Amino acid sequence: MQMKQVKDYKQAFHECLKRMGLRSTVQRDVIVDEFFAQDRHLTPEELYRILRRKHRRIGFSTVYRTLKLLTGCSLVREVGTSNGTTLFEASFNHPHHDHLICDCCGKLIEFLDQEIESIQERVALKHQFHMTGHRLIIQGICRECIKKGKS
Amino acid sequence: MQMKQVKDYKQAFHECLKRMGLRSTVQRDVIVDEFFAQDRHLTPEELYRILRRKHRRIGFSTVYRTLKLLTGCSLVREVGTSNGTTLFEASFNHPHHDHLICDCCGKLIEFLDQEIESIQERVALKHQFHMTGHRLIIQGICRECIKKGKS
DNA sequence: GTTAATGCAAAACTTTTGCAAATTG
DNA sequence: CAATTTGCAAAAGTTTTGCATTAAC
Repeated sequence: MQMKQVKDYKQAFHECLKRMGLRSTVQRDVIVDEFFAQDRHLTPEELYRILRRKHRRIGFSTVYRTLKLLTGCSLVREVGTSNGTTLFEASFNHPHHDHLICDCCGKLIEFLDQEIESIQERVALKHQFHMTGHRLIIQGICRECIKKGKS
Repeated sequence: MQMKQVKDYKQAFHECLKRMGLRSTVQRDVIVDEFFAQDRHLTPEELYRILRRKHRRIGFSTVYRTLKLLTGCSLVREVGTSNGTTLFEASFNHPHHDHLICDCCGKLIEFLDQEIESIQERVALKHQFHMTGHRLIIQGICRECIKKGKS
């Protein structure tokens, strides 16, 4: 099962590169592998630090450039910004969802509410908008932080 | 009517400053006035450029510091980020709402859907989250851009 | 062998901060 | 007059870019 999944995102990436007339490189493979292995929200900086531990010769710019590529291939999406840096998450085999974010500890919880989804389409329709996507973030304090009385 | 409104946000600002033990200054007044006169979404840089045209002696840092203050006083809120810079909008006498944003021309349309609002509270409750706010942005192509075929 | 991609360092951004001078209450 | 706020310049961040070198097709 694990292998199937691994094969899939990589295959999709290589196909996308080929379609765009771009080349597959060692660095691009290493980056996409590490990103999908982590299986969580990452900033470019976190990803870079993880990569450096395992593969000495990787540049920050390559990480940025590859994340942009992956976004273009719809394998990765920008979730939002946290403390001025962009947060990315895998979107391949990871269907759309929204987020609860804890103002206190920064924890991110994913959720999907079908009603919200369909109301959004209705709103877009009403304004004669061709909806291409959306982003919903609910801010608040999570259960653990409430318990700890951290406000 | 116009005068009433003008008096209100300024009064609220001064009261908030006093409450926090902070001082009213010429610069803070100029900035809040200009922000509310514009009555639209602004980046710190746009606001600064507008201010500079009218009042030569204003520093960029003061604009940033005052925007932060105004946010703390709930007179202004952060709407999101556009091209790496923060977008602010007036929130005094400007109740909560969400946004449709055109990927093509950048136009921002405000909307409010009560159903979405209440479902969000339900979602927060389900995850035992104490919701303090939320942000919903629907991306897409607006009617005008569709017509112009700008895709 | 062409052409594209990399790593590095430097640049370009936005936002924050330290500090002497000015302004406020 | 004591304490806060300002403007400036410099720092601190993140992200992008220019360019010689390396790697892919």
